[in-house]
Amino acid sequence: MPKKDDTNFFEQVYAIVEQVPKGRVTTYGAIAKSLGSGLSARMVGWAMNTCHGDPRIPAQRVVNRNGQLSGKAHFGTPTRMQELLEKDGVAVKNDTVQDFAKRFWDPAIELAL
DNA sequence: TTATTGACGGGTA
DNA sequence: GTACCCGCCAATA
Repeated sequence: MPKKDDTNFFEQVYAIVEQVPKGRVTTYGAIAKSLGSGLSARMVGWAMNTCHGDPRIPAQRVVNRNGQLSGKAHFGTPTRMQELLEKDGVAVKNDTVQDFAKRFWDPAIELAL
């Protein structure tokens, strides 16, 4: 039998990112922390990097702790990520999410409710 | 096999 | 606010 696996970790990340409500954003660290294993945010970034082929993943809603669109360069165009966020109702300026603290959506809390 | 890189985070100076 | 360092795990060369 083929090893399905697919790094269960990545699926965990995808599951959370898909659950991010529109108009909200989360951070790599928050996702890693919600996985609760002391995973490194880098792995979350790696998971997103492998997300190519899964257009269902709203990666634009995932930013770093700085609220910066760190992964915008991985979209089709360097402005694609900002466009998507603004379309979701998230104000973005200078590749940075405005009111990030208010837009912040913590899976470790929201999913726990 | 080892070394380097990577969509990061947190702490310290 | 800015700069620098360490940690963390996986993939690639």
